[in-house]
Amino acid sequence: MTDTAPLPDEADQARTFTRLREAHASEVTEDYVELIADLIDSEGEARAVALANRFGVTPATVNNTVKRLERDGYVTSRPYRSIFLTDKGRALAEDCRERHQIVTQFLLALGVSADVAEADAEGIEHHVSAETLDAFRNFIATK
Amino acid sequence: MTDTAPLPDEADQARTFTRLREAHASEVTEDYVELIADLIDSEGEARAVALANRFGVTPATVNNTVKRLERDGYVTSRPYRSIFLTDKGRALAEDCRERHQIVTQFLLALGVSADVAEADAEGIEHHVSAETLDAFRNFIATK
DNA sequence: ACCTATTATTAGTCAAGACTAACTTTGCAA
DNA sequence: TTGCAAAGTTAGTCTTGACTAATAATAGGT
Repeated sequence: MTDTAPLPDEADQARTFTRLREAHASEVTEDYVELIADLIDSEGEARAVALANRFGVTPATVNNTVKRLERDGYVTSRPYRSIFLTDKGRALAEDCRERHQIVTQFLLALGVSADVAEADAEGIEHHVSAETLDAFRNFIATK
Repeated sequence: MTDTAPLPDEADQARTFTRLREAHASEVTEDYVELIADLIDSEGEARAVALANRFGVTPATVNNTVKRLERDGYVTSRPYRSIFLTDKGRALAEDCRERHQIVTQFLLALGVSADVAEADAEGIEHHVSAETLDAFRNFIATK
């Protein structure tokens, strides 16, 4: 047995980092569905070349990732055609968009400049728990 | 020429995501030097098994990562011995520790519970720019 | 001193996410 | 209508970060 003493918060910490690794795995997915939704709204469709330009990666990388997204049920696509969100993908995109907006508005409310708020939100949004997001919402509201 | 119109903020966005990917690449490095520093302070030395337990990964993974850290000049190690920070590693650990503390204190000041503040800080700390960190510091101070 | 448990290492595998280079398809303009 | 540039795809490679399984070293207890 190992329930004697030496790993009380060790296990907690391990859980934190495991969660963190899982969060990272879904970051790319979230960034993609979020951008695909934005492109559909603003351009009418999401083309691989636009994703590649926005993310700063090659079309080949976009292709790989879109295949994974398709495998995981977030998007549909046909060769040489544009990319569509499934219901699951659209739902995720909506969640992400909301979180993204709250984080951005929060940083702005805190006095961070617009460019930096946008850039930092992109990184922070994936690591904000429900509780922290509520705290952000609250701060924006009572400000 | 491509300086006519359609990619004004497309390029900005690409830069944001490129920076983000680079940030991610250094996250593991930062987490390791931070924890190694903590272990040296609290236990007197940093053993692979402790890192494995805290991160929730196998010893084999720690070994791989420590080799990379050694290759990149952050730590030194000898087979079957504990791990030491180089000056470069120690300097990075100091920076990370400060950032980590500020983020944690900020979340606490915002009313987030201790556990969640700790967990979220672990994810957020790697994505906070100097400007945002200042805003956090400021908030803590004037609170 | 030696055995055994803990710790560390090595070898081999896998998925994600990136790349280049070569190829194919599409669709628009002349 | 065809021909070429833009867009998309495929194949092959690399690094990181994870794993398991097998092996090796160390160190503590008797």
